[in-house]
Amino acid sequence: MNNRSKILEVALDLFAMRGYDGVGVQEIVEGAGITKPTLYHYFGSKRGLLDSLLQEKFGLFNKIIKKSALYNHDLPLTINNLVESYFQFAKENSRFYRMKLSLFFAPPMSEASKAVDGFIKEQYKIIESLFIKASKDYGNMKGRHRSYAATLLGTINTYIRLSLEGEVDLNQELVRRVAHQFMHGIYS
Amino acid sequence: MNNRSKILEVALDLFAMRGYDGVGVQEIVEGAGITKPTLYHYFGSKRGLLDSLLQEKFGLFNKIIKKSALYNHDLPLTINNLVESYFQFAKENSRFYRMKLSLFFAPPMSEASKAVDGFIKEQYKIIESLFIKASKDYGNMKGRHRSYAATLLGTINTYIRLSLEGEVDLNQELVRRVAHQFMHGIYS
DNA sequence: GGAGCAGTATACCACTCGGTATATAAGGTG
DNA sequence: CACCTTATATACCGAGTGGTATACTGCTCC
Repeated sequence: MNNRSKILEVALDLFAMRGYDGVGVQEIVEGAGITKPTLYHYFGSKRGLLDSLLQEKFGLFNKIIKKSALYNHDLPLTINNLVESYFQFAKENSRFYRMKLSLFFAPPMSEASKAVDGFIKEQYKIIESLFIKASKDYGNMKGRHRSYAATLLGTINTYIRLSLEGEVDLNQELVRRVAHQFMHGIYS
Repeated sequence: MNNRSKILEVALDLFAMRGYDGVGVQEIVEGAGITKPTLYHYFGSKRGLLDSLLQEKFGLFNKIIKKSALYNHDLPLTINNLVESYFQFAKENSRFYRMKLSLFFAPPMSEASKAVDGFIKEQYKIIESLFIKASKDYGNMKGRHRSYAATLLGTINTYIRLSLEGEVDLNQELVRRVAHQFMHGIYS
């Protein structure tokens, strides 16, 4: 593995476990077996390193989500696919998802929060646009797209967090349950 | 206000907005209009300051939650009361709840996560014990207490976060909806 | 009135922080 | 070969970190 990838790898590990502010540049370069000028050569700054890390991971992630959220005039099925994609991605990228969760809930003025804000908003837009399209078939959704997107994402994150703690297994049955529970929430 | 309270006040503000790791001791004492030895006189260390802050706030918080979670053989009603208490507390202590959320999702090996861990576990136990008691009346809950507690708390936190972003209002109608949605989740 | 103690400030500590000036080595290109 | 670019290391920077040694003040209690 080249040095750039190695740095990203080590940074993800450390940020996920101890947080962006809790990890120093020195520790990252030691973990990667290189020196600081190498890191600054590739990423320019600590923040630049975080940005590159988020760019690479969210690039793939949001592409997957976008594909799953394509509306096919069957909302329950689309929700099911969406939940499944989230669970699948979280299973395959558990360290990244751990970091994503802590960044999502990071204090609003923290450096880390600013870095992740755009990517999170992108995910919101993807899910919102699903509900906007669906509202042509399902009439009773007026003005609630944002809140639907937020609660769906909230529910998904709750279960992914539980799985990171080893409390649940993100299997097909859970996908079905989460999707069903969410759809029921809309109609109640 | 005495200096001790002033320090706690300023620390809560700063930690909630920029995170424990993102705020230096110097900044806290400047905000409180005192000097470092005063802070170290009262709290011994930066971590001691965080511990005292959490102790004071969670002391009150968990007492309220414990009272609301007393089981009266009517689970839907108890859930309703519990959700209402969380919402009420979050409304009256929005800065603290903002900090609580970021600490709850803080990376597992971070200093802040260690500090909050015990208090969060206490909340979990309160809610778990509610479901354990209820399971004598409602048979189909075997072994799921932990997962019920986690998903209820997860749903509550999702809506409180939305309210902190100004997206929803934590009113009685929302309390009812959240409680209903959760109960439906149990029986599905 | 003197002793002791809580509370506070000045001035400092060693260390770590993010970041950089400079040099060197390797590899491709004219 | 000379030259440029990329990639890397040594050694350093000023500023900020959490934390403290010391001294002074004012209050309480014998």
